[in-house]
Amino acid sequence: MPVITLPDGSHRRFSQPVTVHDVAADIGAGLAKAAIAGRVDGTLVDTSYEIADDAELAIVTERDEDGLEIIRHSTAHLLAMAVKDLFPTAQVTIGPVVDEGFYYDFKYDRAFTTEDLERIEQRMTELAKEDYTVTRSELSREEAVRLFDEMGEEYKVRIIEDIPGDEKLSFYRQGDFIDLCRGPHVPNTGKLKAFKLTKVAGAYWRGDTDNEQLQRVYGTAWANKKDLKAYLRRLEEAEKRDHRKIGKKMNLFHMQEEAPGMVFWHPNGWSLYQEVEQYMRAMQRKHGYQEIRTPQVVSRTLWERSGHWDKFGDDMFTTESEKHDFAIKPMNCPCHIQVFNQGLTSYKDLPLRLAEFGSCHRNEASGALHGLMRVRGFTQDDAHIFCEESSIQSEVSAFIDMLHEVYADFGFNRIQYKLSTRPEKRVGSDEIWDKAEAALEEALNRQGVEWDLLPGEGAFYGPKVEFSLQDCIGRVWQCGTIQVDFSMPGRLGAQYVADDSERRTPVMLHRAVLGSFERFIGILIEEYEGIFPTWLAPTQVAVMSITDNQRDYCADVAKSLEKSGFRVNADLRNEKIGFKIREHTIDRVPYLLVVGDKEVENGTVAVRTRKGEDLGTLSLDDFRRMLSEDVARKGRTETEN
RNA sequence: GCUCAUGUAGCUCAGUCGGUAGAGCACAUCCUUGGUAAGGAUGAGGUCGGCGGUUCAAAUCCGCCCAUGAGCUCCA
Repeated sequence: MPVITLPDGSHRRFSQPVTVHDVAADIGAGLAKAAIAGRVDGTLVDTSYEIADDAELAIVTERDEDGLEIIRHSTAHLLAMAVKDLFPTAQVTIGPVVDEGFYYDFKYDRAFTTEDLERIEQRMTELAKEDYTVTRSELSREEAVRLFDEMGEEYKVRIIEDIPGDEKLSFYRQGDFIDLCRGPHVPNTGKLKAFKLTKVAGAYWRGDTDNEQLQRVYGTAWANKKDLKAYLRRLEEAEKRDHRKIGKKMNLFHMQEEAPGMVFWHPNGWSLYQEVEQYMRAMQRKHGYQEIRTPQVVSRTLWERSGHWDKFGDDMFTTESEKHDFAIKPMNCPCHIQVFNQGLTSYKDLPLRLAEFGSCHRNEASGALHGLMRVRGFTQDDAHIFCEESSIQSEVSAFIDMLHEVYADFGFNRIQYKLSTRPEKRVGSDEIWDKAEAALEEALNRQGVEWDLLPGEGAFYGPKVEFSLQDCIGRVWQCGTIQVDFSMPGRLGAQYVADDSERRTPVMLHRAVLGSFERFIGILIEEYEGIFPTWLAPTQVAVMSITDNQRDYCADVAKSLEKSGFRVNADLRNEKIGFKIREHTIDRVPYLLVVGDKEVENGTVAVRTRKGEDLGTLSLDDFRRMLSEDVARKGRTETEN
């Protein structure tokens, strides 16, 4: 006689065990039809799940987050069913749900082509329309192994063999297709209405490069066609913002095969880069950092002492001179310690904050390279803070303050915080880890921000906080980080004289706000879609003559603005004004000044924005004032244009 | 690094069955001096990513290499 408690607190009494579907039907026919699964006492189950005792039950529909996951999972099964149907010799392996979709890995003797993908998707649509009932069953291990052995599904057998203990194994059948799965699944394939296969790619069995390669088919699935369309639109939006495309169009930078993973910055891109660098330079000075510069090519012996040669060796570019091995630095910290080690440092000099726009090179795997986002040669806004243990918390707090200021200036207000704590393999006593983790935690809490804890994710040398920002289309980019290091200062002999005149090893904090300039600029390009706020725009003002009559006046206006520190382009070409406006609009120049005889006569400029707004005719000084204000605003507010 | 795909003019791309390449934009010259997103004419520009092979003949077919893209792996 189960009593079912629904999420609204109401009770329903039944005289015999009931399924989730029964309860849904008891509530209403519409709900019964919409039911995808149930949540019984917090556990997701199929609609066919039988409830014998009193329980809390929520009916899961496509409107639930969980419902959507189940739809995706079931769509992965539908994909496997279609593949087995079209390619009977393919073997199924695993098919999990991922962000916004799912994939299924198959073993097949050749790669799937895009044409195959279309056929598979077509078949999936047909199979979904057949509206097969999805039924759950349980088998013992032996039965299950025998079943898949007979079917020739070696991978499934291996999966079963790896499932620990003798828990019952559950299976889902739809038509002729049967798959090992924990579930739950939709009650029938007709529930799968909005899906699309997106790509094929190689993947390894169990994600291990030493294992055989499988064919991974990616797809996306949604509750309805409208959501699917919205998702595909979002993909298009992201593609439109692709920094590689915009970088080429706006002539910001290029890369070429003679220097894979390295950037050739063009004047426009370098202007943007410099604006960011000079901004960071001023910001760091304001926050008590001292800027330094250290060598790029450093002897192997230092990398051996720092431990990089062992741990990072494959990723370093090396070179040799007079029988001596050198490496191009992959990070700046060992060099910064060399600076620290010069002379004798007193506790009174701590915290010592050494900053460098450090040019680093790492020999990343060729397949990992991606535009500006993943390069082999890059520059970090790096700094190392040498301090006593007792300053960790205040230094981290001060760092987060600076980071907030910087991100706000770039227009990023949604930030995610992650604290990674001690991993199994680590250096330093538990006592010191306790203190450092507590200091980081306290610093985060004092900021009043919400943060996630990642236990065991810290580096071997210390805990860390990572800062990710969310861009305007919801993507998350990890940029900032602050890491406590108990190891390297000791390894490289850093010492200071404490107040009791004993020599001690300082704690070192590695920290970066932007991460790398290359990547951060890539993020900026995508965030703004190339429509940079005025302070960053490579060209801030275009002064355009209507006829040759205004040449001198235009040149004077441009010169005057340049003198005030703005980036100006005087366009005196023999072209129609409409043509010039079109070009500079496409080039995303924030302000377009049109100058004809009228303006020359009155000493004014006609101001138009790249958004097509007409700001009317202003005196040059009024315009200059407006421009200054816009630049000073940085990315903090939506600019007018 | 692995799998698959891609690589043709500065850019975006077309090029059928193997018969030594084409468009639009950009560029150059000339005409046009035009008031808020493309004025007109003419012209120049490519040993088709590289090397090798098959063939009378290769952008096209085959092999190797390089780079790029997607995914995998990696990201101390």
